Amino acid sequence: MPYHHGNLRAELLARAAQVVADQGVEGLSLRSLARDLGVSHGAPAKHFRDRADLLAALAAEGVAVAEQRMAAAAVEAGSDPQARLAAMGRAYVRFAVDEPSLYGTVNHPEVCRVTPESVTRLLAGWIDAIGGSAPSEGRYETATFVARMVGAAEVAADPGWRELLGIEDVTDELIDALLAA
Amino acid sequence: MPYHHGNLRAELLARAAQVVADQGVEGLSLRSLARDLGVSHGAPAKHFRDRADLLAALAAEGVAVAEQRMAAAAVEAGSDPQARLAAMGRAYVRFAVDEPSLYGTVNHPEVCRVTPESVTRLLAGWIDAIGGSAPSEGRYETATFVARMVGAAEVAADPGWRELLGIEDVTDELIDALLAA
DNA sequence: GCGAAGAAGTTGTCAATGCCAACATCCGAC
DNA sequence: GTCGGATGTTGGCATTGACAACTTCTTCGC
Repeated sequence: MPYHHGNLRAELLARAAQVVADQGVEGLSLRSLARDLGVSHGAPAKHFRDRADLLAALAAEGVAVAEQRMAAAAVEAGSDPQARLAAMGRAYVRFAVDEPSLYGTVNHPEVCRVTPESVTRLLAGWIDAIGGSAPSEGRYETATFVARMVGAAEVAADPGWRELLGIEDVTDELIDALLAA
Repeated sequence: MPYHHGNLRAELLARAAQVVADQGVEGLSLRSLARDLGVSHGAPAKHFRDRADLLAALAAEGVAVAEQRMAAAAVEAGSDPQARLAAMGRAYVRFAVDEPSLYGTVNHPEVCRVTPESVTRLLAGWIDAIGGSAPSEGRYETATFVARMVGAAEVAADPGWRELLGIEDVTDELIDALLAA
């Protein structure tokens, strides 16, 4: 057993994602994480200042994934601003559905309080897209768009809502319906 | 100093609401609550089985308040089903904005995992309203409606979003824009 | 009145956790 | 080589949730 783990930071994040996936953010503990990886309880501190710092890193991963998906969708959608915007919205909802753990972490109140800039980064992409797209018809255009996005993702990502609403499998048709203006 | 506090359960809930309001759900601790109220650390256990039980009670309060507001709004809106539904939507968003602490508790992941039925109760009111109102135009009518509601409340209740979107004061006009079909 | 039963509160304890400090080991630059 | 920083370990402390045993008060039947 080598003294240096060699890849601890990455494995901490990976294991943390697993734990969050099936126990939620609240079930995450630095010490149990260390146990899972077979290192001492003080080891994680060398890579993450504290629990909040680890969660922030996990959230940053989530944001990066979301950004990546949205950017890819935008590229694929071509040059029409309206089409790009719609594609980004779909990509965001898909991200929420496909990676509920990451999505849940990014949007977790405990995490948002510490790093509110995460969401800001995501929004920046939308704002850009909106800014370059439609002339503002009402004063609340941006807010309305964001609300649609947030609501669609929240409902589509939550198994409880899905069961309640009878939308077990999230089709493109459903997403479009949720996002439809 | 009387041995029996006399009103401990209610005061625990009240103080808990305060703490949640300015420290979030994560900042809530049974022991500090007991200290705040001048009782021993074991006292809360006589009224709430554990921390989750207290949070569930707090969430139940929140759901009750929301239901009450929505019901009142529905009554005031008269008999037209469409108008009643719209009024309930507005009332829900107003609830989220006026009582961010209760709203946040009801929708907190930690709480939702334990008592998913809270949201179900709220939805029941909407479903009723919807069921009695419009003929279904698409297969996802209910889901779309719920997504709008959830998104509007989420955005309107979050100071971070509000600042980002430049919608500091939540007017009726804004709410209608967020909910507009 | 009174005595028992139960509700409400207290005290003590235990394991888990987050965080910190002191120490050990390994690696790379010079 | 050796020295310093990065990485890991160990020990310790305070806080917390949960539990058990005990005390005090209230209530209700008689």
